Amino acid sequence: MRNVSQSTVRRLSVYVRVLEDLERRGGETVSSRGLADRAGTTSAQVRKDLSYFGSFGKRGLGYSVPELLKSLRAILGLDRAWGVAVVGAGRIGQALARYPDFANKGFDVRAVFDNDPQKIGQRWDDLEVLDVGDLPQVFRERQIEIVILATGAESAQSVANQVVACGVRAILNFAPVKLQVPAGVGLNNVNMVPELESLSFALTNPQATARGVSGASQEPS
Amino acid sequence: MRNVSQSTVRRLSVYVRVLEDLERRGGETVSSRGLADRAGTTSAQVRKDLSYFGSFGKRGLGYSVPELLKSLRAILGLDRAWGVAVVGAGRIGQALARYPDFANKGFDVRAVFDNDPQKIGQRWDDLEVLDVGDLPQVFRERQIEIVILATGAESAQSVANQVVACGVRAILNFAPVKLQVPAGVGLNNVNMVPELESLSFALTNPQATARGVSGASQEPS
DNA sequence: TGTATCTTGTGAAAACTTTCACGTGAAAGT
DNA sequence: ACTTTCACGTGAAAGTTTTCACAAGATACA
Repeated sequence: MRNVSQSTVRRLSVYVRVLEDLERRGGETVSSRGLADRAGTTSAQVRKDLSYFGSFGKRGLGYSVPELLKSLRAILGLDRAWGVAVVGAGRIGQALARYPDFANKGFDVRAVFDNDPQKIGQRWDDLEVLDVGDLPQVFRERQIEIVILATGAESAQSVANQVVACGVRAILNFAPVKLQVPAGVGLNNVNMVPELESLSFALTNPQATARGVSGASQEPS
Repeated sequence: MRNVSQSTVRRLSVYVRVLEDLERRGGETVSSRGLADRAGTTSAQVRKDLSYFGSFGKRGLGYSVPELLKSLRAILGLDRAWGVAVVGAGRIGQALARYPDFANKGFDVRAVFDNDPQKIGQRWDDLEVLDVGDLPQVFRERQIEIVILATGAESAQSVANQVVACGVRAILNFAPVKLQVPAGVGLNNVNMVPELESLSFALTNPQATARGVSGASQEPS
């Protein structure tokens, strides 16, 4: 299972979403084409993506929705719960900590931290904002495996160092800085300003933009 | 200037950030290497990216920081202000509407909408939450060109249709759905669950993950 | 059993992106 | 003026991802 690209992994995520939807509707089987149309890609892409991990379909028939769903969940590690902590209790941190979809998908936000005495002690739903100084202890106690970093740009790198020192090997970074992390630590960045800037580019240069942008499935019938 | 890839555009964004930083520090010139190191890419990549848009450097010397900054801002359309509206006044909508970096970068959030009577009328800083029914009128009055969509999954597509009908040609979508928009409308998606899922994949399959993830510049000295 | 139809899984081709490597122009110092 | 050094811009090469196209397995039905 070597060499799976980020884009493939991201698409697997989408397939899971689509399959969940199909299952809810009572769908038994689905073809690569059916999956592709709903996921906004092509049937060949679906089959290629799946082929990195094995053979899941039946020729002539397609894929069993519940079986494929189970396999993909196992591949993505979604057949278990993950301990998540949010560091930074500003508006973004708060929105993320209380984002209902995370819990639904098995990402349990078990702690929120800040260094602002004004914020420490605030209660949100059943979460309390904790002092970032208590981070190592709380991480151990609550088995934190993934950190969502929502601090300002200034503190992001130092918080990252701290959480890596605590043994965390996956960071989702919302702070607008390029973090340096040791090899073996997974890092994903969500940058909102570049997203807007890429839209600004598209608006400014319509001729350079006819690609990748829109969301419709391009497969011919 | 045909055929500029999304990745190139995203990197231009980063270069702008780096150049702003250099300018603040009083840097006069910078080499492709200097830019690359700070942006987390390679010097060849920097030069190739810039070459799609023209020649900005002096051989043997590098790039003039203020000049390159000016050129890149013009290319990305950052030499002007954009009218932005946020639709969806939940926690995420609120965090985005009040995100200070947007205003700093020329993305003026001029309106926030919701359909919940409880929320309509709330004041945040100098923004008031407006009724989504007033959207067409307000869009015209306040010259909205970019929409940040932060509604639930259910309403996202119908809001998208509405804002497109109002003439908006750029949407930044935070709702967890694949939106369908007509060709010519720019659409960028920010999906937080897939980001976490890709980290979950990395934690679950360490052997398939040694790529793309970490942030250090790889250029040899 | 045979035929027709369906759709997977996968090598090969095409398309796209990144990296390499070098010709070239510009500056600086002797 | 000449030489040396520097670093850009850019074709060509290498690497990666997506698309194509088809052999082959599975089902259905006569």
